[in-house]
Amino acid sequence: MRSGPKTLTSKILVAEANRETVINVANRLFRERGFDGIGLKDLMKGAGLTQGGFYKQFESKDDLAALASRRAMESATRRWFSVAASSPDPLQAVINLYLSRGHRGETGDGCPLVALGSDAARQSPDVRKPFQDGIKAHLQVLEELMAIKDHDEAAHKAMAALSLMVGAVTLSRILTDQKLSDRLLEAAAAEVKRIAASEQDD
Amino acid sequence: MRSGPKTLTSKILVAEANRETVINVANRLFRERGFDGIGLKDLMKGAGLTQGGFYKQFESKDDLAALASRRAMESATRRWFSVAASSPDPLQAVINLYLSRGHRGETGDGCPLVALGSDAARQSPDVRKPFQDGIKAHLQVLEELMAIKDHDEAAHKAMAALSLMVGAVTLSRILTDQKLSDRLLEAAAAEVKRIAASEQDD
DNA sequence: ATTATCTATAGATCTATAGATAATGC
DNA sequence: ATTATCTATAGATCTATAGATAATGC
Repeated sequence: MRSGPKTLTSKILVAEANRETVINVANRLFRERGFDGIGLKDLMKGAGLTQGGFYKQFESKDDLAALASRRAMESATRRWFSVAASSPDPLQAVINLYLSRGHRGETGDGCPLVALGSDAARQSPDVRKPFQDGIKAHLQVLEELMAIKDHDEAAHKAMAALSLMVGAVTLSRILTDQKLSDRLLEAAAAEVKRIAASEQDD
Repeated sequence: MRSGPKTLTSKILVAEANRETVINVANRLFRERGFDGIGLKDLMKGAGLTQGGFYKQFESKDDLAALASRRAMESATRRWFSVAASSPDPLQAVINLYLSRGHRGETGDGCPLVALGSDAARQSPDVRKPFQDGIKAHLQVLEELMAIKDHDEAAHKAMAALSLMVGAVTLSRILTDQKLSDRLLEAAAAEVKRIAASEQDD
């Protein structure tokens, strides 16, 4: 579907690579510092560029926020898929990945819903959309892991499990009392397993 | 413990009232727009003052953020206490308050953990402390509402319940798909009740 | 000739400070 | 005389734009 002339490839390839780099840098820095916590100058510097070129690549900071959020959510979904697919106990594998001290410390590379959840709720629809799509994708992964036949019931369980997981890591990052933070992650892990295992409801 | 001379009372009272107003305005505006989303000029204007007086009242913006966060968390805890105390079904009352469409829409007056959770994780220890204290207070309220004798077990259940509740409202605010957002709140409410009612564990 | 990226800058806003003003209490 | 609050400003940073530069392809 590339409709441009073949003659400009090399230049275009560099430009595309730069654009990718900027999105990837933003992907990390937005999670580390929040959408309002990092300026375009530092974002571009992180990609080895100057701020002047930004608006030839992106419409606005909001545009970049939406692109970076989409990439972050898609990468997070892929990670869930891959750890679940490569383990004999997929739910335990996702729990080990997500409700871990490692994930708690990975602010720049961890789940965007944790790193930017309350920020995301204040953003424009364009930025919230990729988060919503990512939430739906995460729910689908979790739904598969619920030990429940009924589809509606499994969907409900998945929503509760995702809320619990996102909330637990968010709270664990706020707490400076590390023992409490650890116990909270453990309690959440145990409860996610109970939710997934539970049969009866209503 | 007021050690100052009685003679300056009226002036001091006005100053104290202004200080309170600024903290209350900040309390609301930080939740609505995030710590980085509102400047001191607009904060002071919201209290009917000019920005110049700010530093005679507060050490820094961070100082105000800590004070406003403490006030917000304490107010949220009090609300839980009071709805629980005044209802024959305290857990249901807290759930009705928290996992509701009303709370989802109340960004400026709702739970600070939802409005500022991911922001809080990036703040200084001085700002995170009031959040931590508030989390502990919320956990104590929930612990009382768990249908479990064993203290450790009730504490675990409370941590899972709080994580689930905070996560659910956070996700529900991100979602633009209102039907999904509603179902998520309902699923969370049902699961909190199951967590509180569950007997066996481990 | 085209175009990605650069330097430079506009204009607004940010946190923080300095010193003027005005209101109260002696 | 004291002091809360004001106006004014410093100096840094923010998003966004304009026009120069340099590298590639014709």
